[in-house]
Amino acid sequence: MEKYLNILKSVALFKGINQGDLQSLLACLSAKLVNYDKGQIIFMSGESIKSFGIVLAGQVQVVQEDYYGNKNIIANIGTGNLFGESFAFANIKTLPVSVFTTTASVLLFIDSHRIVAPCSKACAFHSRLIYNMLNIVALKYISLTQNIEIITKRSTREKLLAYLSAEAHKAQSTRFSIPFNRQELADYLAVDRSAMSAVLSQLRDEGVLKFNKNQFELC
Amino acid sequence: MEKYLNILKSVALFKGINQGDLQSLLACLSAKLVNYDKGQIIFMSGESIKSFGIVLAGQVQVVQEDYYGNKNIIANIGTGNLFGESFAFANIKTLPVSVFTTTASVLLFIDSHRIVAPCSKACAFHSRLIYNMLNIVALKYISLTQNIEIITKRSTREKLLAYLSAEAHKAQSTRFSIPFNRQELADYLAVDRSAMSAVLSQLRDEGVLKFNKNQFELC
DNA sequence: TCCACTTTGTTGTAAATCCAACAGACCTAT
DNA sequence: ATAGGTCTGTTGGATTTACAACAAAGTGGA
Repeated sequence: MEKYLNILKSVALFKGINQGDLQSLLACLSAKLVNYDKGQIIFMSGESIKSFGIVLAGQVQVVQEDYYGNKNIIANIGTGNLFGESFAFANIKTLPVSVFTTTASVLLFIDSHRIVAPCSKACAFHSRLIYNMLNIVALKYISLTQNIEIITKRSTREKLLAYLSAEAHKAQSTRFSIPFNRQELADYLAVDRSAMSAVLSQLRDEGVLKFNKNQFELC
Repeated sequence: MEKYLNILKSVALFKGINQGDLQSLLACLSAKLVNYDKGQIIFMSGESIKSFGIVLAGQVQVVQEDYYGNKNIIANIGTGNLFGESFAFANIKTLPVSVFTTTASVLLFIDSHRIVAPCSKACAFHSRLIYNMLNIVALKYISLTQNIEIITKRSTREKLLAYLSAEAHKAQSTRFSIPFNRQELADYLAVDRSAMSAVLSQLRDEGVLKFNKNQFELC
């Protein structure tokens, strides 16, 4: 656990908590560290979920999948970020999404009721943890509305431009890399991969953008 | 305020709070009751937001609108439900959506920092309020993922069937009414209204469903 | 290195969507 | 009752997308 302290102290859930208290707090929360290989399933849609995770290393994806394998990527979770917390705190019976690793990852799991239920040692932290969690879930909600803003564009071209502009804005540069390969990007934008590839090439030919693998540049 | 007590006691935010304490709690939170006509703007995208609302009567819509008037309906909020809370608790500078009434409405506004900040009278309630709020925002997040599940269907036909099935499920009946007119439904599904109308007629001709105005029946 | 596998781009065709324009039905207010 | 406005369904043509099939490039393991 010690080697991840630097990441842990930057996790939004622990904002406002003294760094020195972190170790004992984590012990008190019964936080569990687990290593995963690439492509492993963490949560499976349909199961019930009582804990959430924090990515200490690697990357995980939250995806929706319907009866006939139509996949949609809800979120891409990188180092220092949480996943599953909205589902855990909504007290729902069956998970509507699946979560899996896209790279080898180190994940920290915490039972959601440990956050809520006061305990002998960490009581002082609980109200702060719950407030932080509220903040995190609210931000995730907003992030989803921004997903929707992109997905609801009427054409593949507009979707691509909206997404790439948002990524450029995030990276604060016209050059940036995206966390998706082509198929994943198509799933994210809810379009056909080959059709999207054609539109990408068209945009390249028009001089609007350049790309190489997952490196993009808006011109 | 008294005439809305029946609704207030069913509001998820006040779950677990003694009905008799509700009046004083609301006073303590400086809750403000406001009447609105149909079609009035409550929150405008771009402004900063510090309070959230509760619908005591009527209905409001949360919409996204881009540069060229392409509208997308994020959520439809009916009696007893909250709006704006995710944006208020995310502490963001500018609101990415607008909120307006679709019918004459009675709304209750509460400052978000009043929920968080303890006060002399209602202290005992705050931790419960924050926990309830976390639960509400988490549920809204899930509701958005279900929106996305519908929106990301590849064809208008699939979107309609997914949406109408979900509504039928909610109503626990094959007959149900929807809170949208045709243009709003098209905005919600992110498709062209006239094209959607054509698909609806096609489904009717195939005997899959019947409809009259906003009354639908799945066959 | 070589082979199998994955990823990406390309192309052609069929199908679906957008868009604009319009007509009839339906309000609503005078 | 009527006139103006809104809502809904219909249609046709231009555009876009999905789908399938394939080739080229890249990747990883034996």
